[in-house]
Amino acid sequence: MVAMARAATTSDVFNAIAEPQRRNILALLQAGERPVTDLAQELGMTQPGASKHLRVLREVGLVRVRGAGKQRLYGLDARGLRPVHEWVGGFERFWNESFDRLDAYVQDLKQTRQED
Amino acid sequence: MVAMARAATTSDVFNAIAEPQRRNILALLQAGERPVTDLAQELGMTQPGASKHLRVLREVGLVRVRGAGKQRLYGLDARGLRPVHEWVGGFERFWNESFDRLDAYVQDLKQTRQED
DNA sequence: TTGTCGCATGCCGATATAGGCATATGATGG
DNA sequence: CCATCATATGCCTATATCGGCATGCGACAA
Repeated sequence: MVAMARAATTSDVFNAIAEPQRRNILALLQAGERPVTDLAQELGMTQPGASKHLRVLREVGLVRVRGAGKQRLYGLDARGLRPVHEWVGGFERFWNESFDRLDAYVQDLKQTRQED
Repeated sequence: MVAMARAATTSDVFNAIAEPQRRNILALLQAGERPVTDLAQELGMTQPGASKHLRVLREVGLVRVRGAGKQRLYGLDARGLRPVHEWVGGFERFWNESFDRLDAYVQDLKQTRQED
């Protein structure tokens, strides 16, 4: 291995939720457990496609499976999202402050130009 | 275009923060503006490497640049993280509930085994 | 104008996906 | 044991990175 293209999505929740379809799956699962085919149809993707995304979600622990007769019901296990929420939350005070800083920045530009 | 490998990191904040190094950069910028070289050194990456990550962050709007003499100071613009925080926050009630569900799930397994 | 400093880009190699398809697996009901 | 339904995998193609290196470029000071 000489060069890595990207951290394996398989071991990183941030990467797992970087995929829109996977976020959609998680969102759907908020309503309760669902079989693969159901999810696939609802999200307009093929069954294999859904299975693959579900696998990624399972490997990072955001989803868990349970056999129910012939089907396999996928359920949400949101605990893994907590660290993400906390990391992003660490920036909370900045996205209010950012406005001000940007304003200050713009003011600075104007000022600078007038000084020319 | 017949098959896409992945959504362009360039237009998606979720993808932008899926990169550990980029998260580190954002974290460092919480302390204030910094020139590229500074960030690169502090994070143990090459200058070109830092520039590239900063470019991605700039393109999704998480970072902004300001010329300061010979240097270019990069500053945080966390506003783009708000949507992420909100999306993840939508699962907040689930990561408490998840415990219970998992418990129920485990109980179910035990029960099932004993029934054999 | 010229030499430097600080950054941004271009190019290359190795890889990790995302999807589509066909097919292997598993569990169930007869 | 067999046919069938529900899923999981394998394989292949087109891409999108990530990192390393060398190099282009713009701003500044002498």
